[in-house]
Amino acid sequence: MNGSPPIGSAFLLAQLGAHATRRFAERVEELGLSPAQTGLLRVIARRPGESQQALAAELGTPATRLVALVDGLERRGLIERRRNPQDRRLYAVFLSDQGEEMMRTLAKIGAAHEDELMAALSAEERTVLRGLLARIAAEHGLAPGIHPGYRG
Amino acid sequence: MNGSPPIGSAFLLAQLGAHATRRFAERVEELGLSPAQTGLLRVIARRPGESQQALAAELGTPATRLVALVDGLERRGLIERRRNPQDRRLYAVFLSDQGEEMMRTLAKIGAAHEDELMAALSAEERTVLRGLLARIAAEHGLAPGIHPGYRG
DNA sequence: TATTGTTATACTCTATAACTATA
DNA sequence: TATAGTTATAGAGTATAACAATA
Repeated sequence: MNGSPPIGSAFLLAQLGAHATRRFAERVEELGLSPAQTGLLRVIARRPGESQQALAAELGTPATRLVALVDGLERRGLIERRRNPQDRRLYAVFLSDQGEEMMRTLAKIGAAHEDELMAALSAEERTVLRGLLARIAAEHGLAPGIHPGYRG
Repeated sequence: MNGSPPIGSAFLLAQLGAHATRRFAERVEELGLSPAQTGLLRVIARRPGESQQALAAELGTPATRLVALVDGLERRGLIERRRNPQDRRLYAVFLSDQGEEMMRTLAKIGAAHEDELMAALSAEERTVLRGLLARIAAEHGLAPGIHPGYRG
């Protein structure tokens, strides 16, 4: 007999989520990127030319934190800040050619990451799991592709 | 047509894991506890009387961090340090009566947390999900009940 | 006067290393 | 000399608030 209570899905999600995050961080660190930077890169790729305020609002993060993230990506040559001539307070943020190339690399890394994490499951089981997780995420109002870690 | 790549299970796990962790932290904060403290409490309940070194090893955390966690639990009156008479360098750590009571409260909170998180799924679907997650966790060598967040 | 972006400051968390007491 | 536990210190990451430029 085992006196411990059964481990629930909530704990398993927290445990596996932390594990997945850590492994992903290790992978992108080899590219000199943090997970937060890769998430921002994805948002910029999806909606090029947005202001930093708009990006901060979309990620749900304070503007001050976004500045640091954009600084890092700009130093790496992955994005460009362009002044908006109509309203010179705003920057419009775009991916550079290097940034586009990095997005392709990140897609490959993401696929490898997914494969490694799901190694225990068959193709059918992976489909079932993805469906269940997506429904839970939707029910809790989690925006697709936006990690809650940006929120303070 | 949607040009974005489909969101994989790895990202969903990271996203939902962070969400689950945040919600749990909010719940236990009302008891004056951090998630890390509740995890330590569980380990102490399962194996009473261990030394702090043994506890640190089991959680995979530096001894220096464990001291702070134990200090907090002792200040709250939830655990007791007792000197080992045979080797007076060691402490043996036990739950107090208040600590036992807190474990019962935490069990209730955990059940409510699980219910809230899994609200979108039927009982059968929850069983399927838990089975898939447990297999993934086992395949990656994650110890049952030990959150990777203790590891630096 | 309001808004965009930035910088300055403080706070929290964690790890590394130095210290004490026992063995 | 080695080990259990503790304290001191420093570093990373983040948020709050003050600031400069533009509207």
